Amino acid sequence: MSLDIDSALQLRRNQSLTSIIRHELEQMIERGELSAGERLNENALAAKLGVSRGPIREACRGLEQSGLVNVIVNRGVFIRALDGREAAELYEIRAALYGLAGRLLAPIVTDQQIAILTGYVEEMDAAMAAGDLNSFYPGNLRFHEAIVEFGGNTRLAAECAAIHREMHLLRRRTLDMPGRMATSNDEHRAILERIAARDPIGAEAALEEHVLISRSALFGPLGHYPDA
Amino acid sequence: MSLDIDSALQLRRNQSLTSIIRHELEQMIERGELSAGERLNENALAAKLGVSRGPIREACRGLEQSGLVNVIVNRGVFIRALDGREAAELYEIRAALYGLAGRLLAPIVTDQQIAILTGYVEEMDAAMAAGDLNSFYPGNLRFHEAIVEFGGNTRLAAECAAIHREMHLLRRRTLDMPGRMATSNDEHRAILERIAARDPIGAEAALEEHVLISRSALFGPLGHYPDA
DNA sequence: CTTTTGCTGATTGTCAACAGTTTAAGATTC
DNA sequence: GAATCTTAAACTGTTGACAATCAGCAAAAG
Repeated sequence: MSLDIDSALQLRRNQSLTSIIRHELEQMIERGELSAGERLNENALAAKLGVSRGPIREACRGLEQSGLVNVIVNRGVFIRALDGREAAELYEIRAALYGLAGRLLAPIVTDQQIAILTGYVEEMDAAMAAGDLNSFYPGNLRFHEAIVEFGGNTRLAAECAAIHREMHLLRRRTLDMPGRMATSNDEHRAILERIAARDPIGAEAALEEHVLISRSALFGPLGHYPDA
Repeated sequence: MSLDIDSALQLRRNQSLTSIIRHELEQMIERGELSAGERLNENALAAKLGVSRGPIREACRGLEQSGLVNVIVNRGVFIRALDGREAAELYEIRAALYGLAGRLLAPIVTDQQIAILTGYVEEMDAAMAAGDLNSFYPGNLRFHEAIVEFGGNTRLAAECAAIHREMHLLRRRTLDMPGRMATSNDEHRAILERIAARDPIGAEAALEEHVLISRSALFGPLGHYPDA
């Protein structure tokens, strides 16, 4: 019984209102409840969450630094809108980071980790066969998360997660296109195969290519920036 | 005359106390006036800067998100200390990002940009000949900054700058070792040569190697983590 | 009719005060 | 003398209030 109390206290102990609110706002952005360009009203948010404006302002300063919102002095904080150029830039960085993750993982991957990754790919196969995008997406997410985590560079994992969060500022999602599911999972299989072969260079190349193909699916084959 | 007024207004227009304080704290960390592990006293800082605690707390939440400080609930904000593992992780990421920058720049570099980069290398040569570390360091900084900026990915440039700021949390600096200056500039010359040859792969490799050699100079030839 | 000027309400920036927690020093016990 | 308990000072978390700024609209000037 005291477990609940303890865990609640533990939660309260290293989470201030600020961090709770920041996390809540991050999730609202991830779920698309806050759309790009929208303005956050401090008073309204404070009233809605039952807190004062102080913690909300602090949370917004954190979000600003992680690129999720834009703060304009005396005008407020706005959910950041990624234009085509910024999105393309982010994809380039993401490709390099995932490539690094694959290169790090390949030499040290364990058989158990390979099994886990294989499981994710098979999950995605099943989702694909059922045409179920809603269960494909989380599998896809966990597959990529696992690769960067197994790679052992915890900071890299955090950085990839941050970029992933920022990607939600894009309205169109690559995977929204049903046709992309099949080819995407083919690429996953290729990535997995190179990792299982303990081939750092091959894994790096496969992951970079995978991300850049995603970008192409969004921007067209040239990876060109739609709006300057 | 109105130029001064305009620029002053412009300054005041997009700089709140929070952003000014954050910038000031970043610079204090960069200059080493705040050393790793040290605690920031909100009251003392507020008194010293002549503001209230609100803007200071907001600035600290920004610094927290960019990894420069560590916030512990009810205990305060502490200048973050990079242990060996975290530093090594950061070097790995940095190597990948600079490699990307070089790969991006090589195909599009202009003759004028090559001239600028050459100028930096020659500046560093002069500083080296004079044994003047204090003028070698800024040249080194500008050389790397220029490469990521000329590469055209502004977000990548911002990310590299953020990582560079975070590196100042390390006490020992690679370039502190005088013997490293000469070899370091040899590497710069190799990087420049590959960029001038419009060779993306070569430039990427040269930049990655340069960063990883810096890491070795810090951690020993194996790039191994001194403290777990 | 268009442009400018002057309000009004809403919203943000900043501050000072209060409540709860941590820290550290002093008192007490063994 | 060492360890533990007590207590007060210091500090952080949070709040509500005040000042400054901005957006929108109506009235006046051209």
